[in-house]
Amino acid sequence: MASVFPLADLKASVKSDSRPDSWVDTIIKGDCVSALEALPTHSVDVIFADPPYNLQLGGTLHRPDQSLVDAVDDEWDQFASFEAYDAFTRAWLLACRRVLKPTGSIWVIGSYHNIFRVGATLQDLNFWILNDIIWRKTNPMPNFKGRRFQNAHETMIWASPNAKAKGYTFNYDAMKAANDDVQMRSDWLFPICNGNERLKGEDGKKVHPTQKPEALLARVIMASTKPGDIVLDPFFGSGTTGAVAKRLGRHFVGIEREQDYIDAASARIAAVEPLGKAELTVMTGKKAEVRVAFNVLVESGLIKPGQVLTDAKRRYSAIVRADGTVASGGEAGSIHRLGAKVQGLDACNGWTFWHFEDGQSLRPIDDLRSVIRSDLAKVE
Amino acid sequence: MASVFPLADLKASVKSDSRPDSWVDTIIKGDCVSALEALPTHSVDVIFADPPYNLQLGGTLHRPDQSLVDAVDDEWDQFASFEAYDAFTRAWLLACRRVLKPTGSIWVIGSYHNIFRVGATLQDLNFWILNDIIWRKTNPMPNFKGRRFQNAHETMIWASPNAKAKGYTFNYDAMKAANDDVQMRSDWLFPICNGNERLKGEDGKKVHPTQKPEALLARVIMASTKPGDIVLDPFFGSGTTGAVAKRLGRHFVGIEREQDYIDAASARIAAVEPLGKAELTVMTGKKAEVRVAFNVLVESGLIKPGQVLTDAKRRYSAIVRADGTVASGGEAGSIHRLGAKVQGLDACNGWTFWHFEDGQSLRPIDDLRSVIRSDLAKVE
DNA sequence: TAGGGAACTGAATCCCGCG
DNA sequence: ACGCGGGATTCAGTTCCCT
Repeated sequence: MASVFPLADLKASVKSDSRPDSWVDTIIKGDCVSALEALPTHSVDVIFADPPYNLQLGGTLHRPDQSLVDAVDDEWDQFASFEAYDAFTRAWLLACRRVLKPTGSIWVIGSYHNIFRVGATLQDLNFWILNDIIWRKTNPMPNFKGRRFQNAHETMIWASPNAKAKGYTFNYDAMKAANDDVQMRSDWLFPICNGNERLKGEDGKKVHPTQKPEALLARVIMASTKPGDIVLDPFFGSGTTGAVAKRLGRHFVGIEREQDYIDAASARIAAVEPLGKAELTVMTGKKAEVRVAFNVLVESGLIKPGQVLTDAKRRYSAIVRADGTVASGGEAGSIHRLGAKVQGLDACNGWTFWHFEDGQSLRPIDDLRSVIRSDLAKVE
Repeated sequence: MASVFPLADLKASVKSDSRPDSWVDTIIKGDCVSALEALPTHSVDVIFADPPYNLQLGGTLHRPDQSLVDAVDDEWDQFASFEAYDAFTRAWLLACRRVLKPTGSIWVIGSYHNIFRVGATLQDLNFWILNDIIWRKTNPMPNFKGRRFQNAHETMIWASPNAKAKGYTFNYDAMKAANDDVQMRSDWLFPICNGNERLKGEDGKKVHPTQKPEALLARVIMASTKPGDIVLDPFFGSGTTGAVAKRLGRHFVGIEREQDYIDAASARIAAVEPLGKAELTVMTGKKAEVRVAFNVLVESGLIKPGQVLTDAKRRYSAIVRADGTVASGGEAGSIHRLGAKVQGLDACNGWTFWHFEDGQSLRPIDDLRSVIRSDLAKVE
């Protein structure tokens, strides 16, 4: 399992047909497009691709504590222009489609830096988009300079090889069963890959800068493959696709240029123990913590801008503003900060401190949060 | 408010300059690109666009089952359709950028059918993507055939007009305060527009097929505009952008071709009551506060020349000089430069780094800046 | 050993006014 | 337009060190 296959040997093997499927459960060392071109036509069931994102980072970035953010500045993520990136994308997508069975499907993951170009290229090449899937990160890196929204998700595109392809695998019932018996949605919640799962070298540093979480791959593979299927990853990296495929009783093929990544992935996959048949029932992702911010109440109309809130004994009052903050006297801030400030305290739970008029009685705004939460219980 | 402006009249008005800004708070009746071309250059602060996504692709998007069409023709047909859609997208985006102030920003909403093409075109035209924002729907339509994941989100792209544009508005502190004092993320949760909010004709049928929820527009406008700003919507439809802009104390401009939509939007907007100034005050952070230089503290006697400052752990110390600089060892400079230098860092916020003795405890000199600021507030 | 606190980290397109 | 310099800016963890 997970032997390395030099590209030259692969070519000879496939050509001579002496060792059919000798490339299955191996990592092919070589350039992505060249390796794909050496594989047989219509030979894999699903492709998962995590191509370079073309991040186009400027200078360095420091956290507020002045520590340096370890950016993805690897050589393999450098492209001269969008045109160059598009040409690269076209080439590997076309090579992928030849290798993909007509009944197969392809997943590509990216961020706003590249995913729009990937999606448009998929459409230009007559791939048929089935879904775009949002990976919501439970613990994304913050925006340190406060100039944008926290970039808290990545996007996956799931597509069949052409507009008429109908035979792709989608384990609808398994997905539904895993999701408390309601349809699996297009937004998925998972933590980023860290802790024990994150591969580290002897120096203690991460082996690969963009290792994906196994839970994400597990859902992809459980949703769109059958046991025994072959999953190809043309940008194998640290081998998450291979490790999860093996664990879930699927075959894999990896393509990777860099020996360091191949070594790490081989060892990783060798250590994987496949699950038994009984255990191959679908596993669920992490359930969301139901977090409701105060401005959701304002945006949803349960609380109106201009409305007056008071504490339970009407000693303090505040006016609600349209941006979801509250103001009292000259002071303003979140419900928590202002609650603390008017009382002269360091901290305050605004949800239980502030009340609203409901007929003749006062009720804590936390009651309204409960209303929202029960609406959201189905979603999160 | 919300009067209708025929395109011919608009052209005459803008040209003659007889009624400056006569187009503000109106709905311009006409084709999107023609109307945009009639508006003055650099005249609006933010654009929110909800373009059609099936305009040129209706056949292929709505009839995926047609399997009798010749494959080659089918491929060509789709390529041609995407090209037409791309040309349309280029045209209105270019027209939008001319109208947009260099300090403005643009939002475009779409689904996987069109958003990849919109995103790639934005990048091709040198717009600079700030975030992609996911609108997660609490109540999306189910997938009826069980062949895909439930399509439970739409995607918005937020971009500045070019890569170097820096002056766009982002009310970071308001968003954070409204979100229980943590950064607002790129995934937003809102219900789809229905119930009372959904505009319905006399026949009880919905006026517009894709009416967006006001809560979504409210967050867009609160995040990226200031009170009094002009928000342009080139695909005005049922006028959600106009209604929310008016309610939030912003101006709007709508462009719409169909009289039925214009009528519905006009009536809708006329019924909107704008919020008062207090409710519209936006939470701001330190960046918006009056600048106080360190030597003001020295001049006012709160800090005395010769006084010793240290960091919080008394690892470094510096002596205050009469000119408002500080010195340590052979080095001297501003509180920031010296703070950076003694720590061997590139940058340092001297206000929070340096502390002074206050009885037995150490307090940051930023506390003294607050004293100055509150004194100044009384004078203003 | 258990617990508390400091340090470290993650696919990042991350400042702005003034001269 | 460009350079300078003041000074603003982080969330959810995991790991390591010290008591």
